[in-house]
Amino acid sequence: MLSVYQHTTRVLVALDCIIFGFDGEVLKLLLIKRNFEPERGKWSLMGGFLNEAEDLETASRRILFDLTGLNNNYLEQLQTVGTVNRDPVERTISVVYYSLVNIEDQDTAAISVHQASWISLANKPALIFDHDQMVATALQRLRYKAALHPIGFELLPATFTIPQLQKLYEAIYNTRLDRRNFSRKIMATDLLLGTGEKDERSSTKKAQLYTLNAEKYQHYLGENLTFLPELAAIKPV
Amino acid sequence: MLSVYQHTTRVLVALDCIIFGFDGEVLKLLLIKRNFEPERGKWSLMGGFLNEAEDLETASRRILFDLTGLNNNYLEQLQTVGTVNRDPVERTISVVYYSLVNIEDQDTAAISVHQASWISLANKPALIFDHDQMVATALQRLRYKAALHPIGFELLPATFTIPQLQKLYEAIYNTRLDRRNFSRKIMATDLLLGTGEKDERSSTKKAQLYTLNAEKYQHYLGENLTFLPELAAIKPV
DNA sequence: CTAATATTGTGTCAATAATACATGTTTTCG
DNA sequence: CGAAAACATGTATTATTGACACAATATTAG
Repeated sequence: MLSVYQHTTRVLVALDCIIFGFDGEVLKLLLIKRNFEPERGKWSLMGGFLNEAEDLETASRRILFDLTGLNNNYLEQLQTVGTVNRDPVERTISVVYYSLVNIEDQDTAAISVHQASWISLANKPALIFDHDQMVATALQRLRYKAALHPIGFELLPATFTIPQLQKLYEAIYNTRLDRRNFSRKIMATDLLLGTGEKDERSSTKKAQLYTLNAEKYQHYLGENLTFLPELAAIKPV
Repeated sequence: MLSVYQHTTRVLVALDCIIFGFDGEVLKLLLIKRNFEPERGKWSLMGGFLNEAEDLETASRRILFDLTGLNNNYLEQLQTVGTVNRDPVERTISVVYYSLVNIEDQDTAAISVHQASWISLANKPALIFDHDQMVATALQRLRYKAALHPIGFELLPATFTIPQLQKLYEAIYNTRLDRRNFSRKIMATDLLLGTGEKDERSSTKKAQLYTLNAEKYQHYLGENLTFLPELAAIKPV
């Protein structure tokens, strides 16, 4: 007998996806111009509805793939919003994810179908519904996590230079960093593996290309630093 | 015309609440013994369904109040789970919150109505559905946040001693800390205000009682430490 | 082809913070 | 009133951070 939950309300579940990219200079968002109602013609996050027999993350990846043609990027659940009148049409709960993509890997055909564009955070237009708040929360989370875990690399190509990496951090935190100290810290993490190659695109002295040390990367995804640094290294039993 | 979203699936939305407490020695969870189907008689997190015109956090606070009689505690959205078959009765998405309460403030009447008990994490029985996974995630989040922000205080009474605070951290991280270094670090944060009183309950030399410096507390809720410590102090523009 | 320019790579030193460790103080209890 | 238990605080060593300077490599203009 499956009647136990009979008397309760059922609601629509949407998924919205905040897609971050980095063009070498600034952080960008992949936004779409809606070609459907409500709010047709306005800027919005890429989103969609949950299907009947679909898990949340699966749905989110489907939506992301649909727009970018990408399948294996970093994707993290950000928050779930459910304010009563957030969607004017019908009560809708939205599970929001954010993803980090290498901007060079995108599928330009898919992107143009959706009238999507990469827009720098500085020039972000107003978005529909509560999407502006979602973006603000996502940026906050990105800054939070990128300071503690090496997820920034997800925004770079498979091989990259230290100056590129530094520019990425400077873009994420909207700040300037000291080249020498930055380099020292990054090297101390043992996260980078030299390739022996150099970046031929750069103009003057060519910078060394590195790849990620996959093992160390995994390690740092599970580590945190601290308010009480003594606790940083502790592996809870 | 509100027919735009007509063809999509609507699902049940549940809220589950992980309630942490601290008895002076160990971390505890407030769990209920279900007196309704399905899984009657089994241990479970406190939960409920979202009402028609109710925000997510409002619903979560309603459920928490219903069990504990508490209204103003720390409450944070943890994650949303929606695996297709996680609830055997009907597809249900659950928005999970965790809360930190002062175990001394509880409403014992409300707790006994729900056949709830405070159970130490070490003795936690198996819970229904995916509640074990939720608890594991909540503990991970608590450890993560408590290392970076002073949320641990939410588990203590309004006045407390440094040894009590240390025991709390030792319980959260399942470790031992050096008394002298711990004290120094806590004092350096400027988070504690001496009351001049002493803890009369303690047996030998009585420890000083402190309260939280509310201003500093707010400050540290918005701060983070880092993988790249240079970034810690940066106020993004 | 050589000098100026731009950018990368690495080194040093002082200040700060973390860790390990020891001694004195207050209260209770026998 | 002396021993035991828990609190409070100080210091020395080591590691990390932050500020700063110079050498090396490639490009380009004259």
